[in-house]
Amino acid sequence: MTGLRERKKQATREALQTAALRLALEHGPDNVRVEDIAGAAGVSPRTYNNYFSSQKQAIVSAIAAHRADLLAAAVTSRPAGIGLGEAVIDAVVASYADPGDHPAGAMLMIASSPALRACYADTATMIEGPLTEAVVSRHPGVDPLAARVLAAAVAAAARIALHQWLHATTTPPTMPGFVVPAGSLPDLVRAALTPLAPALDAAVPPA
Amino acid sequence: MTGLRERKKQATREALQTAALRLALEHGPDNVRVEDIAGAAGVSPRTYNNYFSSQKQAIVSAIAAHRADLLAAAVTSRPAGIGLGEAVIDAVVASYADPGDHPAGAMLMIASSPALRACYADTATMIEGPLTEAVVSRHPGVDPLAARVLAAAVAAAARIALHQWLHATTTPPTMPGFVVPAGSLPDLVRAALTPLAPALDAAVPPA
DNA sequence: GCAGAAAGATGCGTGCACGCAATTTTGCGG
DNA sequence: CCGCAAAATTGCGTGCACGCATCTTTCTGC
Repeated sequence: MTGLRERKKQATREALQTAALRLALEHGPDNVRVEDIAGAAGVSPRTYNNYFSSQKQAIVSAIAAHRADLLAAAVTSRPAGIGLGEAVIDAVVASYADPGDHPAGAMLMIASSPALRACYADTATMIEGPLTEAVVSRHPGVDPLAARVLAAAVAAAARIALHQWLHATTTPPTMPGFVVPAGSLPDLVRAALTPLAPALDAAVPPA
Repeated sequence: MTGLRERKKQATREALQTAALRLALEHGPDNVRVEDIAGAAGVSPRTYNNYFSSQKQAIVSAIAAHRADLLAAAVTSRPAGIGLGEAVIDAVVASYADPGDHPAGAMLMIASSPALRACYADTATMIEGPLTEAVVSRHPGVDPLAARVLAAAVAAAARIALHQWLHATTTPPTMPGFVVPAGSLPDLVRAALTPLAPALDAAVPPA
């Protein structure tokens, strides 16, 4: 049974997220104070920081929410036949391929603000814990430390892909056709994760 | 020629580092304000944040300084004959094996304060840039994105090792002999990096 | 239902991070 | 030696993050 308590908490969280995103889009990300977001969500400013530990976090969280959960589920639901590398990479790519139902211009705003870019790139590390559990759940034999390290490596690679992509969308005209190989985020994520495949495949005991 | 300017800047930085470390050891890390550190270093509080972007950073920086440079040099100086995995892992392990000349109790203090722990663990990511350059310098053929990803993966693994080690030194008595395999930091770093070796070795073109 | 416990929300106070503009210091020709 | 431009330092003001004490809401056993 989902108590009133938890439902209300979730409602407040979502109210803060949507309010933060809306206000940031309306007035620009740097012209919104925590006080404004809290007010729009009908809550005290102090309460905001009970939900989010930074001012930008509510904004990016509105976009990146649930990615970690989806990813973990995706990893465990891959057939056990394929290698860990393929399973993990496909799952991560899939999680970033889902566009979500965000207001148009949200990603553009994130890409335009350096502070938001950094904060959004950091959401990639949120997959670390769930991914670790998903890996050990899929392959109970692997060393727990190895699972943690590989999950962290995957998260780091995703972060780099995100960073690169955000940088590319804001800085298109630098030496046309020089260092920008892929424009689509899923493709970029796959490219960033591919170098890690050998390590992922080698981690599972050679059954 | 090293101008007066840069030497003075470096002197101020070191003064802030040593002052921060000394005051933290004397009064406890949470009883030292930026104002105190700046005062002890003979500089205005505002100037502190021109050198360090957080209050804890001067403290951990006093311990972790130059590790990135040493590491990069160590990677490039490995014989080209051995694989990239071995070269990188040995270099990272070596960089963490050097104890440095810090006041006794400094590491213990860092391990004891959660905030300092987190900040110190984050110093592991400082190797990312230099390590990327070191890798492409050693193997000009590798894809730059792959080099960045692998460097980030190594940094993430080192961060986990650091985290684990700091956690172990403060929480010794949890089920004796259960999940704590290695006590020495270099050993732990090596154990954390080993799962990445296949990826590192696979990255260099099979000459 | 109800009393007590548990969890959440709020107000307050402190210290921090940092943009900005004014000021001082340093480096470099002339 | 001097003035000037670049760079560093400083003070100030704003908003943020968060510990703590308090009050309110929700849950649980009876």
